[in-house]
Amino acid sequence: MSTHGEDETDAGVSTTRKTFEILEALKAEEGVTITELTRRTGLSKSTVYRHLATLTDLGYVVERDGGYYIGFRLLEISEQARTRKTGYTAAKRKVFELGQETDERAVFIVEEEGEGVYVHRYGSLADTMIGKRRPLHSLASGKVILAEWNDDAVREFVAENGLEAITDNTITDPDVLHDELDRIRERGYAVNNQEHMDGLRGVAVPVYTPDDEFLGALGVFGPASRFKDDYLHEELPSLLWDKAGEIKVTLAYG
Amino acid sequence: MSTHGEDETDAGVSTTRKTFEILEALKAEEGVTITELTRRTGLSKSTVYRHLATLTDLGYVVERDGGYYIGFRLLEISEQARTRKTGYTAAKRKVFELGQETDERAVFIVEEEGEGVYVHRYGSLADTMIGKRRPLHSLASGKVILAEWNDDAVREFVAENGLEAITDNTITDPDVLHDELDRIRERGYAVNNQEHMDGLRGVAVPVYTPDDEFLGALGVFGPASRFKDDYLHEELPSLLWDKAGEIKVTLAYG
DNA sequence: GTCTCTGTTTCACATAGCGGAACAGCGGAT
DNA sequence: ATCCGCTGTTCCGCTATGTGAAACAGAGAC
Repeated sequence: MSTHGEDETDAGVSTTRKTFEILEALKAEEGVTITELTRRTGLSKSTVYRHLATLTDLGYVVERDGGYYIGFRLLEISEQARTRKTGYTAAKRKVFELGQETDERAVFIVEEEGEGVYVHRYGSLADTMIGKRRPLHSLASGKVILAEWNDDAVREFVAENGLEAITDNTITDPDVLHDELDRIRERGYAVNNQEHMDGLRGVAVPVYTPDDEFLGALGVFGPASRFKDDYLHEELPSLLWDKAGEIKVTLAYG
Repeated sequence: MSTHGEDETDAGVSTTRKTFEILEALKAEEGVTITELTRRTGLSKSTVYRHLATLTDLGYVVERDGGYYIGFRLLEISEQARTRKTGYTAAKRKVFELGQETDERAVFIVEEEGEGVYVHRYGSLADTMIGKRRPLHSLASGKVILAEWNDDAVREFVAENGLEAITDNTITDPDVLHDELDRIRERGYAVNNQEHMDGLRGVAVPVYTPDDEFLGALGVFGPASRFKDDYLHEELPSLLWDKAGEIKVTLAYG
């Protein structure tokens, strides 16, 4: 708790908090019963009942044969975030092409609230579920994002979030991170050498709009055994640059 | 109100309703200010303020330079619905392949609460935004879904929702619909001849799991000028059957 | 400098959400 | 058949909680 350094009280609407507590519990396990939800949330049975009645009435939750499920109506809302910028939509297609052409896993990542969010992906690693959030310093795409920031912003990021060691290879020293970001700015691509998961390597490049606004990072990753140096530092970066360039072109001319 | 034939009172949690009223208003237009949201929702300024404070605290809404936006954290929840069945994920890839190979717009549609929901799509028609809902009887994919139901279920559907005329070609006669569904069951594919939008034709086929559970409908659509009879009734159905079959195979063997 | 927009906070009030407990409905076990 | 244990549903009294109006603050615009 106190590690966050936040002085935010839990102000606001506590009823709304309960609603989302229930939704998050449903996200964790669907098709579950009311009494099961009371167990997981610690709320009283009548409260859960009343909230679920509201949510199903609004269509955000669906009941089917005694179990409750997240409804597709939430998808409609969240899709707004995903299509906020046309560049995000353009990136979607490029992620797919990348996945198909390389036969590796591909992602498009965007920053929100100091974390990396998977916005598009190709390949079925449960870990890269869309909407999932990861610490920026442990991902190739995340380092690309950090490399876009100035020193002060990076310093602030480190101060707020720290540099947690996800694996033995994760960068935990601010100075090392600083040098790494410099290298990324110079090269134009970032590499991840098992800093997020053992045995996993990746590459990522920044994506810009035609007027050079930064959009997010386009990345490819896979097993270290296959991601040898020439593949990682030659072939993939140039392919990624091509795709990032195509996004820019798409945005410029329909 | 009374047209729904529902006797549902607005029971439940009205505070939660307010929260989602605000979220829906944000979906409609992002980057908007608090006072603007009070205008749109009709709620008091302090209420909107308090709700937004809660939502930003929880991360479902994000504030950036004076404007409020839907946060990606909602995406994480709603993605649960989208990946509920592995078949949905398999369909995602096939939709993309369909779009690339035909150079037409492609969709994967699922039924929820008597409506067709776009779960995956290829192509950038604003009308087919993911999560958007359409009446089943006006879509090729929707008719594929209706064709899976028995006569009683279809009758009930008609009684509850009616058969609204979206265009001049929309099927509005229950008997005509009945015959149409029979034809679809027989042929194994459905055709949409400008029943949802003038100038737009489409084809769709059902998708099943290896143990013949119905998952949803895979469809392709485009301008009537290009969707001539042989293309619509020969080429596309066989391509769609192939893709639907590949989904089944994917589910059966990794 | 004032004026006019914002966002933020305060406050008194009634309402709306709360949890406990009672009721109903179902299925399995005996 | 009967009981028992488990659900979901409803009722109810209480108080916490969300509410709107109004006051306050802060930032531009002019």
